[in-house]
Amino acid sequence: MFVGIALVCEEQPACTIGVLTVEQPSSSVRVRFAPSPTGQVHIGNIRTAIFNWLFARGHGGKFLVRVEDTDRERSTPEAIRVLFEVMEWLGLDFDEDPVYQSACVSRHKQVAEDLIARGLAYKSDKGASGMGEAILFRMPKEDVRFTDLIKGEIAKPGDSLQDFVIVRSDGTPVFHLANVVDDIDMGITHVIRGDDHVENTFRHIRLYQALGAPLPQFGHLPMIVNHQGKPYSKRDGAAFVGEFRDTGYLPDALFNFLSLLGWNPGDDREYMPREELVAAFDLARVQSSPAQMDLKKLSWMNGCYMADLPIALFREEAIRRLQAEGLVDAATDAAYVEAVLELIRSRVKVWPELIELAVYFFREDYPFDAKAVRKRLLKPGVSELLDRLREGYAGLSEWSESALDEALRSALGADQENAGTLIHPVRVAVSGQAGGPGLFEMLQVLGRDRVLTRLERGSRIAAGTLTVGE
RNA sequence: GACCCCGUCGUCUAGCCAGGUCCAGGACACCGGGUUUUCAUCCCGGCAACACGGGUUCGAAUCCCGUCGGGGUCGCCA
Repeated sequence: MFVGIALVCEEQPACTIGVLTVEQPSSSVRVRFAPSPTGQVHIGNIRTAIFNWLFARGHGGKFLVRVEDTDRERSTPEAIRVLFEVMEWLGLDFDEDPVYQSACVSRHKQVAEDLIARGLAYKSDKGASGMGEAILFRMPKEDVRFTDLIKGEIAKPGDSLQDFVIVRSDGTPVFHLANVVDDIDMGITHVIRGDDHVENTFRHIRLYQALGAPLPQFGHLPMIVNHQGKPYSKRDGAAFVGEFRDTGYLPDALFNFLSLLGWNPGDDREYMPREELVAAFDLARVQSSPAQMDLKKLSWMNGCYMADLPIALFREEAIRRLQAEGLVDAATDAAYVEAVLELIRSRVKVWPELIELAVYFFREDYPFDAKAVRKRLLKPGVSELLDRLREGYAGLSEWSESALDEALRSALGADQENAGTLIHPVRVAVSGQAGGPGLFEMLQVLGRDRVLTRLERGSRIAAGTLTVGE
């Protein structure tokens, strides 16, 4: 028996001819992300986009976008804008002009008419509400089987397959027809989509065959589900990409986290920069069972990216946020802001925390944590201790960490052992909080004027002559 | 109901295809300890799973069958 040998060239390197470098198409892979714009982009949808993107980039193929905007009600210009906005935010760049499905409607109808002409589809008004006839595809009654890139062999008995509508009685094409025709027209080689489409695939395969088009490879991604195993929805928490962005998550962190939902590199790596993900991504390692979102882990990962954020980027975004909050403006001393950011940088896990961590550096009416006040300030003797410390600090010749440290210990007098009895009240007095940066570096940055004022106020709070809200 | 898919720590998962090196490894979370004046970080330690039942085999998380459980789909959503 003779066996044909196919030479499959997955990656063709660029050929160098003299000084001329010729870019060769290194791969024929063409995948697409085909969302229907609804004004929000669901986390599961964007995860599908990410996997497609990773697959395309890893194979030197093309990542395309097709906007399935045939639902005129929901597909507003605004919804489409949001779609591209979140894609850009996540760095999901695409290779060719987006295709708008609404522009292909006449083509879809033409294809349906051709199918009727060839006896592969027919008109029927069964079940219609008197609006006219729909066009149904005549589903062959033989078994359908295909090898899913992720789930392996999948088959469905022919007798469980039924004819289905491809053009509604109002003349508009149905998803199945539009989707398949557009994929053919766009030359899609790998259809990578959600698990909720496996049933559709049996029908789509028949459509491809009826249209005489080569079958693409199919891969079905496991769903992202909630605690009950049901598809993750907005009722389960943040479900839209925009929410994560607005909450202050870093795009790279969300990207990394979502990549790991249903896929893993096969080793212990989890924190993986984009290039590493591209290099490691492999559809064969995608799970076939659904995955649950773990927001705690997302937060952890965000913290990793936050810690590795280049200092310049951190500064830029932090200042933008402080300004938006009215804590900083053009008149604020830049060196002071810089010093503050230096202190709190390692403590910011998610952007919104920045404000809470920084507020007392920039205004006197910062909030006081009631529990901390009760525990640290409202104790006998604290008021006097703070007064004594204030006197010491007022006369300090050098406002440095070491000098502040020394002065605090001498204010303690004989009670050197329990520096905490003064350190904690001071912290609450100057920051209103129970935790934060190291005390002395914090005092040093705050500066003498602020510290003295706040110690005085703290003393009054401790003495009960001043009450603070919150 | 029929059909399709899925089932390893609380969660994401490694291991399964090519059975032994797995009394099941990593991460997040949680608990305890250390570092820190505090919080966070960091370091160390701990808890915790092969859905169940048969079978094949000297040996099964890994192969086969069944059961149970979950999800999806079932002519005008995408």
